Amino acid sequence: MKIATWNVNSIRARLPRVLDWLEAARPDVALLQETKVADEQFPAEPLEELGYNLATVGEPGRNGVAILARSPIEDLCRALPGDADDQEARYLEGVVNGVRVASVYVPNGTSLGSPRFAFKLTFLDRLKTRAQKLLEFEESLVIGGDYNVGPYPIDVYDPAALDGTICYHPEERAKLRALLHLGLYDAFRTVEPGSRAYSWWDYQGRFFRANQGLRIDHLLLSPQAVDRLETCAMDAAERAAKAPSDHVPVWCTLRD
DNA sequence: ATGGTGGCTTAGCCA
Repeated sequence: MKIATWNVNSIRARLPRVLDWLEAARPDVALLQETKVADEQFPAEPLEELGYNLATVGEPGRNGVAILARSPIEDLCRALPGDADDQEARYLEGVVNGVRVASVYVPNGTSLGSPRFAFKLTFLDRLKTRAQKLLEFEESLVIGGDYNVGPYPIDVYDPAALDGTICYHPEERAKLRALLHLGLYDAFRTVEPGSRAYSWWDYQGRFFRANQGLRIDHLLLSPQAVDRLETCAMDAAERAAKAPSDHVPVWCTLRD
């Protein structure tokens, strides 16, 4: 079973890239973020024609998450619990072929000390509470998404220079590690303990040309899913495509 | 030298 996560930065702007990639990569499940579209505007038809079932949580013009799956998507949870005031479309959970999956778009945080940064830290706390509950089921669980945090020095292009900046601030790194301390496993780091690989590069051209990126898109697995983990990789070639997202797909395969 | 990229809500804002 192949499960991918990809921040597409607008499903409408990225539709040709997404369709090409789905046809080539053929994931069983694709967890998308930043679809940037209301549910009734989501371009469902071309995706359904490729054989995917869809679940979406969107809003006009920003945020937005989706699950695409070849099998039916059951037991949906359409918001991250813990904050009744949070109406942003950043969390969608379902069960596909007995595997519980979630598509998560963690807030970027905008700038240190801002209300948006506080929202990011609180969101990560809420995600920890949700993950703790899901781990109690003792089943295969994959929480994939754009976490907007590089967890360790190896995950960013210049850890000394970036230390304390957005997506690599000690407070947010600690929040992401708190998820790992629950007993979730970072699929990429489990398979590739020493590899330097990035999932995001700033749109400004010099960053990708110099391979100055961050590994901020993650697949976090329960022990039952890690037991089935075969491979995990990034499709970095997507970043070199014409009109790319600033993120690339990250995918893993689980044994049946 | 304060730019530089992209998407959306088409004018700044967010990323």
